[in-house]
Amino acid sequence: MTLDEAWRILQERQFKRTKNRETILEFFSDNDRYLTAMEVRNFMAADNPGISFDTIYRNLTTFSELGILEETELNGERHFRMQCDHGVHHHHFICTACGKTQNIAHCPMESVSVNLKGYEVEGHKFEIYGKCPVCVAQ
Amino acid sequence: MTLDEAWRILQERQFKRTKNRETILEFFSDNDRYLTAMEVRNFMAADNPGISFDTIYRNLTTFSELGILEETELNGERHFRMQCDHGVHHHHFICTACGKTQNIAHCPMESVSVNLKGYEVEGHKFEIYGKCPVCVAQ
DNA sequence: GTGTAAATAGTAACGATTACGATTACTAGT
DNA sequence: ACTAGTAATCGTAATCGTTACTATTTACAC
Repeated sequence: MTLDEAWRILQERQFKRTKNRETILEFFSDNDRYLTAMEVRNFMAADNPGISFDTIYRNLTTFSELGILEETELNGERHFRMQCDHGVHHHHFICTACGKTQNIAHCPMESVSVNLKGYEVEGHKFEIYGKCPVCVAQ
Repeated sequence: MTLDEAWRILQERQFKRTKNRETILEFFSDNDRYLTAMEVRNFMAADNPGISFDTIYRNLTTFSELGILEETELNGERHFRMQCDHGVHHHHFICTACGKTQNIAHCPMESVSVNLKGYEVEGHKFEIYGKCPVCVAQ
């Protein structure tokens, strides 16, 4: 997901172009990994010390709902990253040290033929956790 | 995991047999599904209104570390259930309505040969969410 | 029974997230 | 460019789940 694509989506849905949204999207665009609301806040506080958590969470949630960001939960904390692969279904290896991800093409749902008759599947989660090569070396 | 097995593990590690622990383990033994700390509290409050969250979380964490309970995180909330399959590696379908689970024998890690060279894998999570047959019918 | 360490109650603190009323800023229409 | 109307924001407080603390009680070995 590029900045231009993100803004196009926002414009289509009549969201306004604000300084805060520009800052947030730039931050995600420049950091290709999972980030927390606190990391976003710290970045934004540089030129806007009074930034409100309300603003941050509201926008992160909006972006996530629009498919601009993708979201996961690590250690009870929401993490966000720029949507990758243009929405094509995929899974992630996630580095527990730096938040960087590596795409996993294989989706286990294809292999789950098992006894789920009568069950109504709503979603699934497959994530691998560990250290990326850069963090292993440190 | 039966109550007897749980108590054997606790005794081996010199944990004391207290009324609170008995109540907690009975509750999990009688409810074959994922439960929250709040559900445990509500159950215990029946005959012990002054039960402390400290006590509940401390014991749930202990039981989880000893492999008596297994644990997952749903919607930012810790959920616990009695260890099933005697610790053999498996995954779960989890009913988002009642917390009941269905074992999934297939582990996707076996199929992930892909580009994870140089990566240090620490763990993984594979869960399927939806409604179980009982909850579908309602 | 008694001593000792573990376990608990009661309550306060904590971090992440959400909610709120008052104010400000964006944008469409003139 | 000006203005109106609505969206977005600020500042702050409330909420939720969880953890931490100290004084007291309890389980269990002797």
